[in-house]
Amino acid sequence: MSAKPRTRIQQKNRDTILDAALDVFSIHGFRGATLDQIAERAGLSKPNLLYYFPSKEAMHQELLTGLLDTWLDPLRAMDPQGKPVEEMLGYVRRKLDLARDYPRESRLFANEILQGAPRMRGAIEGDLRKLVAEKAAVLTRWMDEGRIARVDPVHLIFSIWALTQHYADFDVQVRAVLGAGHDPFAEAGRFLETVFTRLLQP
Amino acid sequence: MSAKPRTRIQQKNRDTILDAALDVFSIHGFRGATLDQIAERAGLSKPNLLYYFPSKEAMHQELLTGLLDTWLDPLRAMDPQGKPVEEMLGYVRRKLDLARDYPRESRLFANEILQGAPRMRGAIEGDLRKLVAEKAAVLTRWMDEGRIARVDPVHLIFSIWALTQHYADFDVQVRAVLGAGHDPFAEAGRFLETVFTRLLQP
DNA sequence: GTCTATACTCTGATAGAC
DNA sequence: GTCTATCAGAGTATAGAC
Repeated sequence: MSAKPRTRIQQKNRDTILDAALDVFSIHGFRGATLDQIAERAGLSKPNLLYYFPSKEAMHQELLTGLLDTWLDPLRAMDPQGKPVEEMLGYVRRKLDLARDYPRESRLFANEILQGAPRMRGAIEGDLRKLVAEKAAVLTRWMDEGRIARVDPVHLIFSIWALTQHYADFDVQVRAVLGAGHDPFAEAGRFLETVFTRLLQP
Repeated sequence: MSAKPRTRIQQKNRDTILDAALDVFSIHGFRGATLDQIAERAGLSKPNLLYYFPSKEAMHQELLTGLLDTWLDPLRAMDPQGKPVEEMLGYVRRKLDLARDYPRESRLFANEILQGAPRMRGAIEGDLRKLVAEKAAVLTRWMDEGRIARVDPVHLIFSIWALTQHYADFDVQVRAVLGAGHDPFAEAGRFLETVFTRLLQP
């Protein structure tokens, strides 16, 4: 769905630029980021950036496009026909893996929401809300059938987001508190499995 | 501990400026915020801002100073002599109240950490880490005594931070997903009480 | 396609009148 | 104490040579 790539070199440069832009936007947010920083990380001149993208805004938009989809894939993958506790633990696992493997994307998203979601409001009130309602209905059914413990299903989903994204977004704090010799994501995996197993056991 | 206030008017203007600065910094982060925005919200001219504070940096610093202390007070208040489950639920309650009553401060903090904590690293590696270690020891003792369920004590504290701050930092998303007619913090209070009661019950 | 040079705007900060 | 005027530098974006 992205703009027409022509040559292989063009595509490569676009990717290089987007990667550098993700570095900078994810740390400083849209307003705090500068083209100079992005150009430096990409190893290209500033005008050259603007040969590939019409504006700073366009780079940011391209990064946001599709981000929400990627972010929601783990939730989409939750199978209404599966075993409830397993499905939930699987969702937590996939969401944590995403936070571990794509921390910059997680922070880009966090920045966008912190700023009031000026560029994602529509998607959040639309796709996101709809998917959550759909999965919350599945959770409610499982609770009615006594297959998982009863608890507010929407806030249950919020809690998974909060607990997994925390390890990406607050990585600096997590590592500072843990100190050296720790693997935050490995420990988080074990901890969250315990939490949700105890919480959901009927 | 803040700079010498002289007249009552001076103190009032300083407070007005800091309040406006908190509005802007908490949304856009340090780099993304501008003095123009702060001046407009404060109803003062830009040079007048700089009569009260030597620089933009100084305003930001003043807001950060003491923020960590406020943020950690609920954890400090956890009593090693109290009843374990009650103490933990009390901590969650106080932390959630803080997120509800001071969402801008929560977002200011989130922005700072997201950006790699360039202005708070020392405090995080010092005071914060020390306090967490101290309280984790208390939690470990309670687990050894069989008074709360065994779980990684540091990640347990992380989980309280993540779950409470989420409602302030991702407020826009939470409200968009819940839709109208909800009180996110009231619902969160009930949900988190359930979560931590089930998790910690020995 | 990529660069140098540059136009033009925004931003933090200062000078100086009142 | 507060304002208008203004500066210097940074910022996004464009023009035009190669």
